Amino acid sequence: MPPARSSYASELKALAAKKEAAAQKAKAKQKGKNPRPNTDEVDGDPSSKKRKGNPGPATVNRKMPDERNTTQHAEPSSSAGSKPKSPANAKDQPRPTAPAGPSHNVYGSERTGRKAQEEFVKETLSEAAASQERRTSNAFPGAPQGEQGSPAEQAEETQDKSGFEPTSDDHDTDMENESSLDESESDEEEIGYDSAFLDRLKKLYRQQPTKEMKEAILAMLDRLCDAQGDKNSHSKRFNRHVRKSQNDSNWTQDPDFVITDGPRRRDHDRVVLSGYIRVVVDELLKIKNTSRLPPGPPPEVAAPTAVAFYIKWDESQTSEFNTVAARIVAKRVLKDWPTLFDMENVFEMATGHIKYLRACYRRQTIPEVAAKEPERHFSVNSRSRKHTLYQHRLKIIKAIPALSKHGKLIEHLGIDGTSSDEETARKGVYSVRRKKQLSSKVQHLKRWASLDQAYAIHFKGPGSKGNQLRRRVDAGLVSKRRFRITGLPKSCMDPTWLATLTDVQKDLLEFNKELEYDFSFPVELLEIPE
DNA sequence: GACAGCAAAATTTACTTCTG
DNA sequence: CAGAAGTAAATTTTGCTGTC
Repeated sequence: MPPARSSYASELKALAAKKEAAAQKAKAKQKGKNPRPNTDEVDGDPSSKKRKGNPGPATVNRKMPDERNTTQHAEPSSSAGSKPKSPANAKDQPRPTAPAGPSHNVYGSERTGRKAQEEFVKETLSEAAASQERRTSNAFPGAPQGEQGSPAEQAEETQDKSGFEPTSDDHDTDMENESSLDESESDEEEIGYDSAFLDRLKKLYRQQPTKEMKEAILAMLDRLCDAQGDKNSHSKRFNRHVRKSQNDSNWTQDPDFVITDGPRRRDHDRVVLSGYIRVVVDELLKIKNTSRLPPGPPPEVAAPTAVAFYIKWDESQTSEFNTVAARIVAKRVLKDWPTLFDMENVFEMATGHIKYLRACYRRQTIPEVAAKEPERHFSVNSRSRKHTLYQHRLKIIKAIPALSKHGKLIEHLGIDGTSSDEETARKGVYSVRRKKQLSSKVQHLKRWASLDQAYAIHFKGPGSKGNQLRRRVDAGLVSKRRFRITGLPKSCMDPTWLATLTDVQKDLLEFNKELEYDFSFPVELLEIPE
């Protein structure tokens, strides 16, 4: 499917039906232009790339608000009208091969069928869950049967040749009506909890199909309501993500722990708002994309105005000049959308965006700043590897009930407790930077004999698609980063390191003294299936 | 201002499925 | 059956926002 065009514009259109112009503009802007250097000139040939006519140079795209989360799963909306449902087979096929008792698939060992079985069980349960929920009229999957689909579609049909326009517009308008918006939103919210709960349900299902299962579903709904309520109540601090639970140095090792951590979506309204701020700034500055920012104001300009709009790149975003600029932007946003936002937020966010643009400008024009880029890339890459590693661990724990008891610890350790790595001389091999503060048992649990291993076996075994896992080796590297995770069980800490701490230092780390951590790990999980 | 985090696009890889 | 085409996952890259 088409990488979405600037749909924040269309989102806004949806929110109030004026402002054609801006939407148009945003659309127009999306077309074509400057591809990334390497992609294109190097090899004329790689037309071979299957990525269907990807319109898009990444550089231009601005991210858009809603959108399906993570990656693919194109199926729901796009397929709606136009093409013969391709998705069908992907989902349906596996069925025949897979009798699939709930547990079977996970331990599954099965070559190709494994994933499919897992899918199947998940779906089955989710269907069960759905049927108990009120969402009878679920517009999403079945979509087509609704009324409006066709007329709009036909109307659009005419410009079909332009490729993706119709479908995604369709999609947008779809979003327009309240109910479907809600729907999709809760869908998104659900994802994280969803799979955790479904996995939990899978387990309960085996033990006691009816009663507890129902309770779990209620809990899930509660949770969603809470999330919803929260969101409405504090309109200001929308989206703070507290990764570490503050005052729980007294946790216990729950054998049925349910993982809830994971990326949190940003507040939808804010995302839309910031999208519009970008539109306005780009328009005022008359720029096409941020990789070619215009110079600052000529000396005689005392302050920016809406017609002669500038940002002083060499001044902080809070300088007088740039404050005026932010104010102009904010006023414009409020003029266009008087009812949706308030000055305080908009101004703050406009300032934030100016701050960001300043950073871009400096990178583009100041050699010393540009020179730091490789270092920055190095660290963001490393960081993102940490994230995927952490995700892997959460995923395997979610997938296998017997590992639930380690969920809390892993979640508690969080991203910061995930050791980073560094590419070695050999390409594709990374050496781990161990955290000296953690007991070797923890390292062991996480890596060599356990979670990562289980992940490799159960998700990346023979027949698995996708890139293979990178190889991580222990070359004796030790992390130098400050250790700031509090509330860990003493039994998880490295004794020799502990011995070096003063009492006050120990106080600061608020160890969980009670818990004698049980590191046991079901060895069956490490047997290579088959 | 530095750095963490989220999100999407692009790239790479290894598989499956379709097609000639 | 080979090879093209499609698909999924891991990773990198880019663009932005948020927090300390």
